[in-house]
Amino acid sequence: MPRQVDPAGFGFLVADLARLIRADIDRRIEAAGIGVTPGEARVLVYIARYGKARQNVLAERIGLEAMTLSCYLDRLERQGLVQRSPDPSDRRAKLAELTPEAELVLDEIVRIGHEVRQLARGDLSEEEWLRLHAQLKAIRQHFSGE
Amino acid sequence: MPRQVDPAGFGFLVADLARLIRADIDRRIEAAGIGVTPGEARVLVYIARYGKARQNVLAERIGLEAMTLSCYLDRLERQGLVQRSPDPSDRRAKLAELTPEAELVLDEIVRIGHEVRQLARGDLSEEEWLRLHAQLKAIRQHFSGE
DNA sequence: GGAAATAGTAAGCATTACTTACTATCCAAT
DNA sequence: ATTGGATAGTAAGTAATGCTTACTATTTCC
Repeated sequence: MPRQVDPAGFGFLVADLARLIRADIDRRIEAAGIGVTPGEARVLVYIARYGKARQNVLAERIGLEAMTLSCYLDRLERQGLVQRSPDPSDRRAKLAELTPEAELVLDEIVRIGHEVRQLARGDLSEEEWLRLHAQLKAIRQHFSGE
Repeated sequence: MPRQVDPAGFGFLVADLARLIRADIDRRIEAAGIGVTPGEARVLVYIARYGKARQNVLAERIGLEAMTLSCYLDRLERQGLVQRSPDPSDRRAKLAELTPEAELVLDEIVRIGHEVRQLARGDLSEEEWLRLHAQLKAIRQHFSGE
């Protein structure tokens, strides 16, 4: 008894896309032989982009809870890709930064990012691609702005 | 030491979006008092859309592994929303279908889907919205078609 | 000086989804 | 007719992502 339901609803579509892209990234990371998950890669990218910072600031920027980030940093620190140091201006706080070893991994991540972007973009024109990007960012705002 | 890295890469953007939308859907489901997760809702929607079907067919349609679907169906069956019955034409196979109780839940899911769509869409025109949808579907193809 | 806020973490859990290995059954070729 | 390979479903285990709640150590503000 089919029914008036659309399984291609926007939420499902985005969720599907995210799952497929993550699987694809996973495969590429596997192939590249760098031992980080997509989530860890994201943290590395943010640190690389903004530089040494306090964990709470970093968590805010990435959009994660402090605790969630703490776990990621634990793993990245164990892998020798991130270093935590006490913040001299606040003994509660810690600063997170990349280690020199992270550079190689980051190079791979950037490369993979480009590949994925290329695959996603397909034959969209630069203009279409930028508009799509802007629209998705706007939508993200709708859901994160509360 | 900032670096030439874009933390708004397409993959991250989509992943973020998926996470935020799922959290939003979670909140709405919570508020609606129906006890299903977004993943379970997805399964219900697919069954509603295509009707009674074998599990392997259903898994294929949703894009899940047979085992993953099996777990979902276990939970949905326990909640009394789905019913499994032997396929008369193949004793290995089982057919999954919705129970009458699922109708109420499905109504809520459809309503939530509309709300989410509205929130996502914002002030995009019908034309822009349809184009965005089509572009995302095309991109999904790029990643699922392999 | 003391109350309230803040930074980080320990612990535990939920969701989503996978792989590998197994059983039961079906089908096709000998 | 039988047997060997494919197929349908599931048991069991694992992994990634991310959350909440509760705690400790500080800092800051009154």
